[in-house]
Amino acid sequence: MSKENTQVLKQRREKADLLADLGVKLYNNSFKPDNRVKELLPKGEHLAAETQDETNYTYSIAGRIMSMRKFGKAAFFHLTDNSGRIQVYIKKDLLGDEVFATFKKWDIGDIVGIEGKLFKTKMGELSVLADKLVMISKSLRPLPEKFHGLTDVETRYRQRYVDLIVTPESRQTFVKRVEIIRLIREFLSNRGFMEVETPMMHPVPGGATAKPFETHHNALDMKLYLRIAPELYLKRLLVGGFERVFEINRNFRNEGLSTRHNPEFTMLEFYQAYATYQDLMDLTEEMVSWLCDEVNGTMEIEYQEHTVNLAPPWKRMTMDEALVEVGGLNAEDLTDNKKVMALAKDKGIQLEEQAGPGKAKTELFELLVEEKLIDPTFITAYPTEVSPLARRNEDNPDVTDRFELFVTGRELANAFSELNDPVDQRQRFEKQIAEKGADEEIHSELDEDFVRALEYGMPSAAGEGIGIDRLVMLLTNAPSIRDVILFPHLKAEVKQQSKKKKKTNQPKHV
RNA sequence: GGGUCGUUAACUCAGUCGGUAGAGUAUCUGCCUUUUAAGCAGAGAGUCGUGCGUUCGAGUCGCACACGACCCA
Repeated sequence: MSKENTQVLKQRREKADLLADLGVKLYNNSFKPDNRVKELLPKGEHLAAETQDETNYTYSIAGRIMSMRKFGKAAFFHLTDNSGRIQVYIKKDLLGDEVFATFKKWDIGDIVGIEGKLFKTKMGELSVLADKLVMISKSLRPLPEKFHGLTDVETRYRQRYVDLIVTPESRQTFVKRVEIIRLIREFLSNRGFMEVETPMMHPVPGGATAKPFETHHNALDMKLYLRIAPELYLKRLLVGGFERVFEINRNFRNEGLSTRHNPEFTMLEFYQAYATYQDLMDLTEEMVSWLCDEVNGTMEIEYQEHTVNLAPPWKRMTMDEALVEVGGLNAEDLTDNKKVMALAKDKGIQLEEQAGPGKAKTELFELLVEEKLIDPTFITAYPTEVSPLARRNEDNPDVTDRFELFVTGRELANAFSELNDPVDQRQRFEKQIAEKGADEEIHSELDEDFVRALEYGMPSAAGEGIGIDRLVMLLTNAPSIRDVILFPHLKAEVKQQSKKKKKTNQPKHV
């Protein structure tokens, strides 16, 4: 692209060459900073403006030059490292003519090492008066403009490294993401859960209804699928006697992209033997509200146009109750299967031929209720028809002991008391396969080994999945999933071909 | 898949009625030893996303395509 040969880039390369000719190492790995910027800040806090640090201690720091104000025989620049930002003051009389001459070729964006002493400027800003300068890595590309920063979202996603350099909010989001995941591990391991790693490549994709990515193992000459969910493997571990397990890792779904969907996304799934979905509601409430408080210092947060209160207890209602209370439907109509089907048709919902009232209710719920659930709400009693892996309710076999958690109108978690009857499980799998419908891309094959595992006996248990990306979006007020994934998937970057290149691409035998 | 908006210098953006490209930052040169969106003086930098069309003439109008954002399914 033309962008690769601009004047600015040429000048930077020329300057780098010039520095090299002057004997400056452009990529130097011998400078080891003893200090981080954050440590320096309290050391000079007490200083008055225009005074030197009386200890006269020499600090050494390293980082990237983010701004520069050069004078004839002096200069100020701001240097940032992973911990913070501090001003550096350069004086020719301290450094000598030669060093100062090479410094003149330094640019915003260069990564440098500094040794010097603390002082405060006239304006009272804590700064380092440099007595040693080291080039650590010469930058050959200019950074985005200092005032507006990088606003083009496409560039922010495609070149996340630039975004991270110049957008502190973006850095902060990813720091929070890491912290959230660390806290989840802490929370679960404090409750006796064991973190495990199950296969990401499955011979039979299961645990969810979604289109999988396919791949091929050459040596074994077999088809494999990137997992759409870890569920069936984690349950095998319950069979094996690990009573509390969890996994935080990627799932892959070969479907559309949106502000809420990335083809690979991070899921927390956990399973607890001898627990029910009721227990998991308590646990979820406790965990998510605690996470929010730890990360944001409050349980009441802003998410886009909403204010959300995550302080427990959270609302709990059945799907039928929600359809009546929030969706405005008539309670009596919901007890009549024919009326439910008619209602769905009425609202313009198109159902597949084999779909029953359970599917119709779920669709009505998505249409009429979901987006109205702003504060956290557990919806329980999901129809058995749409819950192939959940345990039936003992009093009403049409519904399952399952909940989904909604916050800001979005699904955040899905959990249920697990089905552990191998006969019922086999029948439900078979029914699911028979009813799979027209969608060829949804893989449907009975996972025989999973049923075999259940036949050995799986303890009663409850399990849950929480979408980590969506949780991070909520807790960092991010409008798009791409804002919480470091390298989100985008279409391939278009390389604009020059006319010359196009010609060489012509077949040679013409 | 459908609709709306966007794509102009490295970055952030102007560009009137169709008449041949502008600003700020960044860069380069000169001056400048407490600046902080430093300042002053000067300079260079653009296949206007791609292609086709209309026109004497297209950044601007039309069509197609690409990429992105948002909304809808």
